[in-house]
Amino acid sequence: MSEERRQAVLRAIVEGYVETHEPVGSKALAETRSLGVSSATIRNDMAVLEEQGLIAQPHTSAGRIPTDKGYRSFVDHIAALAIPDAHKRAIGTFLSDAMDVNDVVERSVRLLSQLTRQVAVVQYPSLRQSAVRRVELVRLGSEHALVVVVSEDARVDQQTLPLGEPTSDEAFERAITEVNAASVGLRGAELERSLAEWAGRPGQVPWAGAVAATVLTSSRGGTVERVVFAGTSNLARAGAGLETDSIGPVLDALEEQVVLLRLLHEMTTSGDDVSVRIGAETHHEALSRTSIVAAAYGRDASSLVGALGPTRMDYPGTMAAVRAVARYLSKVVEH
Amino acid sequence: MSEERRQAVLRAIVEGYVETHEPVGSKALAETRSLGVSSATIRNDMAVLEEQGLIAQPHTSAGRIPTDKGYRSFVDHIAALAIPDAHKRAIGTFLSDAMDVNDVVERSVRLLSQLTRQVAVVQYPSLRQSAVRRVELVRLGSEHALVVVVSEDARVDQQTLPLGEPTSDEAFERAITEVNAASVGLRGAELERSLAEWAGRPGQVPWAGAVAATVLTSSRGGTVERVVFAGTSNLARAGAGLETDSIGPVLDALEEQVVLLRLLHEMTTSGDDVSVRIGAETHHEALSRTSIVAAAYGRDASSLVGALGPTRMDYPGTMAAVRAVARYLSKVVEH
DNA sequence: CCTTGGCACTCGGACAACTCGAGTGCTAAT
DNA sequence: ATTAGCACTCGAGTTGTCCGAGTGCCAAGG
Repeated sequence: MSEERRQAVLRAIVEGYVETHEPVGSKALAETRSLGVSSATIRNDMAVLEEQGLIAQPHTSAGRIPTDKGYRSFVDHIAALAIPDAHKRAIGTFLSDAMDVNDVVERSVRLLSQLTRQVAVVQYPSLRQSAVRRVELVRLGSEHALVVVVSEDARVDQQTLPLGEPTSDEAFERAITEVNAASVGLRGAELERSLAEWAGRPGQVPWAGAVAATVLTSSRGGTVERVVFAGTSNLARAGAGLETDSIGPVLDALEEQVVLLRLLHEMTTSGDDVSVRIGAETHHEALSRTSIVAAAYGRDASSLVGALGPTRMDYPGTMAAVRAVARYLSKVVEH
Repeated sequence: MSEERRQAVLRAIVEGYVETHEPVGSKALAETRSLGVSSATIRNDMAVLEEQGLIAQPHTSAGRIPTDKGYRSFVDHIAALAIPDAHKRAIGTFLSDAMDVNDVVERSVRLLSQLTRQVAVVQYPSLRQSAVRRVELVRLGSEHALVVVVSEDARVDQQTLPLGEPTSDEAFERAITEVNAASVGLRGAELERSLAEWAGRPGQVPWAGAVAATVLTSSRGGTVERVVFAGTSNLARAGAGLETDSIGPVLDALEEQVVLLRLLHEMTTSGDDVSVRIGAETHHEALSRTSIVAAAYGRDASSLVGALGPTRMDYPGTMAAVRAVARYLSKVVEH
């Protein structure tokens, strides 16, 4: 009754179920997997595993399938992740000739969805703070203006803001000149001080504070958090997908960026290691039949890549691919 | 044997089928729809309609369902489109307080997907040509540069380009000053001449031509064509959706922007009217079970909004909603 | 000539009965 | 602790039957 063998049995059940999508029985296990024991022994182990809540049987006279808890145990006991050479090469060639950040993210998410055959999710990297190169203000009608901030490391942020009250053309032009004088080439605390001084001048336009805030946010590393995904069709793929009626809610959750972002935020990872949420662990009704494998990348491991699929996914393979892409992204983002 | 009545029968079949998703029989038609004739007469008409290829029966002893050709005929005979007041109000309130173009497009696509309960598609508007306000160049590593163009009407375009050969900092800075001098405040032919003169100066940096081209394209109305969509979960909605195995390919087609763009391009519309592609008319395998309803909006009717759903969709309702949103967008885009 | 009521016929879907076999739990032997 | 054997369970698949919606055709009526 070695604890070790029971883990092996669990592993075999998970692997078998992922492969066939059908409950796996003791006999089949004893024959195909090379555990050196008979089906009866396996049955005994199964009884224990079931008592522990790691596996379950859908009907009385059917094989067993892993529970969420079972997958969790399986994942926690994975020793090493190996990524196929083909994948390794694919990552190199696919991502090497990307030009800008957009391009990198776009390619990554597509590649990852192909490698894992799941829905891939990539959060835009939060970039390091960098000096301001140019601030541009453009009138939008009489009540709004657009602020465009171009930073030294080639990020372009834009934001619309209300002017509050009509502003004369001269005041507007002067504001442009002044805010550039106050911010170009600066960053961090220095930039903050300079902008505060500018915005605080007597007789200053009323919206100067808002402009200053925008410039500062932009310099600090980008504004909005964005998430892109690809490979949604994998959800519907026959054989490997979910039940038909589950996929609608999942698509909704994906389109609802907020949900996705919150979920990713919750997945704090230790080191560069891969983090996994299984089924109900996502704390989200629509995703209760799906799992998410995610890994952090970039400076301070502040952004995330991930793959989302049915709980019955190929965890080792997915984890390996996600980790590989995350590592590659880290390299690229840090130039 | 009036031709007119046969159209009425076809209409009744389409409406009935859209409503119930089940083949409709002559008896049911005679009873529920108020055509003033008996089931036998309807059967005769049905025989003719079937001969014309407008309807078909899935099994020998089942009711009839419309063919693509039948839907086409139905759509071509729609007289007037009425939009519910509730929808009208929704459009007003939902879209009125949008701030910039992104926001408008984003809101539109969500709203349309809700109104139609289909997948909504919105192509970014191609804006009118406008004067350049500022050009900024930013180095990316030693081999690339980012060109940012801000135009008078608050559009921001960016594009990465290869430098070709190393450029000194002084040459780079001078290029920035000069290209701004050559383009700020100009547009159209004037801008083109001015940029050509700048790029053609003896001893000019080798990438000046590329920068000039980027600036010009941007001024002429934006660079890339982009399409956004929302409401993909409607594809999976039980009861109103497609068969399970069709939805994967459709999701793929949607993610493949190129496919979508080509399709939209093909849908040249006459006037501000709504254009419909039914089933195989999309000329696209993956979409052979879906229909697209689209309408042009914006200057020169150059951009498109649309809704995509199963061929068995509510055409009049969808067409009305799409047209209403297109009209509203036209108003907004033209300020 | 078109419409209508009537009628024989078809055929898919639903239901019930039945079989088959994979899978289980338990017990006794090694 | 492991294994072989055995009785038992129960879902899936099969067959057969029945029912009714729906059809096509024909003959009668306006």
